[in-house]
Amino acid sequence: MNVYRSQLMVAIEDVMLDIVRSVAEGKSPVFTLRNQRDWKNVKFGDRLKLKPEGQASTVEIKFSSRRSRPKFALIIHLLGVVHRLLFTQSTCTRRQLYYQNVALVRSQGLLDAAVRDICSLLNAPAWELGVIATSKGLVAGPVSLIMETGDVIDCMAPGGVLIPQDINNVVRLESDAQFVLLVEKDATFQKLLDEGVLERLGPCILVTGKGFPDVATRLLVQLLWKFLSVPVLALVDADPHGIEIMCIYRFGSLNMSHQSDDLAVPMVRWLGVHPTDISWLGIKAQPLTAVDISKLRNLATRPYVT
DNA sequence: GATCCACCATAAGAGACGAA
DNA sequence: TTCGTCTCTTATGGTGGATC
Repeated sequence: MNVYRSQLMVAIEDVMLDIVRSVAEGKSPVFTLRNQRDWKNVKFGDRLKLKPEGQASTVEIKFSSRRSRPKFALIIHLLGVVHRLLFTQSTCTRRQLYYQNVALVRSQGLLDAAVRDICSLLNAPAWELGVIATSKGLVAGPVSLIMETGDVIDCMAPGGVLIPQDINNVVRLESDAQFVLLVEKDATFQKLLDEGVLERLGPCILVTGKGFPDVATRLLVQLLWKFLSVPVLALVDADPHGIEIMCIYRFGSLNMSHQSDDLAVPMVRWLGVHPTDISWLGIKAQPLTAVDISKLRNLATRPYVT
């Protein structure tokens, strides 16, 4: 069995033993985790990174608290599931975990949060625990993904190829692409393909996360950047959400700040559309809504802006 | 064919609630 | 009573199946 996998299993067993000890000593068990909802807990070098233990403020999930008890129970349940996944060397999607015990999990959002907590607790990314997210991103262009199993995924199919859920099992990439183009929306992605952008702009790879990119899409973008050493350009709307999506590709997100090393690509360059391009190109712009302005104010306080 | 709804990701803000 | 945490809601992007 993989050494890392067996170490994770031992780590889970240690967590469980700590809980048993607490109960035996008459204490109420508690999980103490770094708070991943607080921007003060991330530092910014070239990407967002969760501060190490001791420097970051923490949250406590106490069994004694009526409010956090369901979350405590969910984490215990998931630790058991993850232990089984590691032992059987299998994987499970977040959605499958949700449907396995809807009564306990209650909502997809709560499950996602509990998985994040377990990753923080074990200091390991979710995919190493066998927990994967259903992929939604697409990739198109002259690139072949060689998987651990020996399977080869050719991404030249019309309309692009769904990014595999087990993208962490890619062992090698083969491509002669000169750059990678990240596209915010699926509609734009399809339009660019229809207009023959792959031939007109030379060998290049198009990737879309269909809005906010999921984990598999961000992992693939980092793989392309690392293996091919080519420029990565972002084509997003000139609105707060477009800018935020570009920032997630480039700097990572607050929620996943503990995994930024695997997910962020600091070399992503903002191709446009820039707000200044709107007047230059004579495009009729939509006025910002109250929500847009609120989002802009929020973006302005982020570490990578300040 | 158009519309509705359930589903699947990502994110953050507001307000409710518990602990001290 | 205050402060911090947690849950719910809503925003973005989409797909696919059922119904009219």
